[in-house]
Amino acid sequence: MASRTLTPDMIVGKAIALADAAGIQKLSMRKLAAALDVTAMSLYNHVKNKEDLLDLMLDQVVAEFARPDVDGQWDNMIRRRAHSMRTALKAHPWALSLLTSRINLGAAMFADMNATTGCLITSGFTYAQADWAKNAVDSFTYGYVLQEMNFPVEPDQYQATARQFLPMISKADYPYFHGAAVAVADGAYDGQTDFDFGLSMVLDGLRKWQPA
Amino acid sequence: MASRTLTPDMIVGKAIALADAAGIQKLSMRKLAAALDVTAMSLYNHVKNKEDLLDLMLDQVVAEFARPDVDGQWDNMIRRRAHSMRTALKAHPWALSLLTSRINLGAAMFADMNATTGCLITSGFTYAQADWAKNAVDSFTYGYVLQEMNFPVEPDQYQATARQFLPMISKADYPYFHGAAVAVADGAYDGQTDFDFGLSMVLDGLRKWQPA
DNA sequence: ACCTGAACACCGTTCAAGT
DNA sequence: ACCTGAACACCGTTCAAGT
Repeated sequence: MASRTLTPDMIVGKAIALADAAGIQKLSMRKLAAALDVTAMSLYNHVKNKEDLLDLMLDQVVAEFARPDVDGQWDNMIRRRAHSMRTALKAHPWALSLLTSRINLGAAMFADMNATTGCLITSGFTYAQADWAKNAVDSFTYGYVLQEMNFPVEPDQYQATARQFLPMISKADYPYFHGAAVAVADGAYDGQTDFDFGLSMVLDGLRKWQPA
Repeated sequence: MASRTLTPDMIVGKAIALADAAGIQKLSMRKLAAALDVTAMSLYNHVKNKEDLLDLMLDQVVAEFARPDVDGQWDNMIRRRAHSMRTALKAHPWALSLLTSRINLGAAMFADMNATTGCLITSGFTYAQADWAKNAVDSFTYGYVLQEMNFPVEPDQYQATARQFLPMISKADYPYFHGAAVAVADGAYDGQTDFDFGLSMVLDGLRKWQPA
């Protein structure tokens, strides 16, 4: 009954839309097919299996990472890439756990790896240093987003959440945890600023190795 | 037919053992029950549902984190905790993605949060600074382990993996990615050393804020 | 109080059959 | 070449029934 023929792009695009809207757990081959006005089995003509589909979805997210210019100022390039990674990973909350659990061999991942490494190499880092530098920045970025996503998206909701959980934290048993929750409830914590501060710290550390 | 009565601890313990051995995807209520010589439904007398079970499993992993002494030297304590986190998360490879996707309210998480915050507070950090410092260290640690787990566990297998993937990376299209893979294949990268280097970088950054 | 069998509403994937 | 219906081997969870 499909008026147009299915393509992998259509399938991956719809899968991303569904996962963004309802979460990756709600994404089944059957529901995805139904959303495309097709039966589950016809998907297998365009995609090897669900694992393959997840790989394609993930690479689409990696394509949203801002690719460093190989000849650009390395710290600006790495900072711009890190901020765009945070944006992309928050726009597709399911993507980070895919990154956890599979080795991505997609075209976007290859291009990102090449551009990021290249930018560091042309700035005077050795391959070992570039490998380690990318690892440190990615570690911080992934881990920051990982934690950030356990809390409400909007900063103004951070406070409300802290206030909500406050009664569950015994002041007698956990005085410092309680104090921390009070601090968050009072608005001492601003997610946006902190990401760039932590990132700057890592970049400062890397700069010690950069020869020129 | 169960000779001993089931307890939540038995269920959680067996669930962790199964997940460690075969991966979290293979863990079903039915298989877990079978491993305990019981039917799936009897588990629900001791555990609310699978979500509840996952929460209990996760808190057990958090219990393996080395709790800072509130009166200890903050940087040594944070470093010791970070290394133990890495060890625990690698011992239970399924745990990190649970940490991604749920707010943990278990007893171990409360104790860890209280001890870590307390250690920083008694060292002169403000609540806001302590919150941010814990966030930065956790971000780096989670993210580092996240990436590390996509590769073979033993450092000597890093090289073999790089050699294996090398033919798939076009030298013409991705010169820097290719070069990086060659560097790894040549053994320029040592995971163990790098974790502590990156961690030291974050701790150095935090030290600027520490008053005394 | 705890365990169970049967049932319900789902999964991913195969296969032979259609066009 | 692409789509499909039926089937297979699974899921998590409810419920009424047993002890």
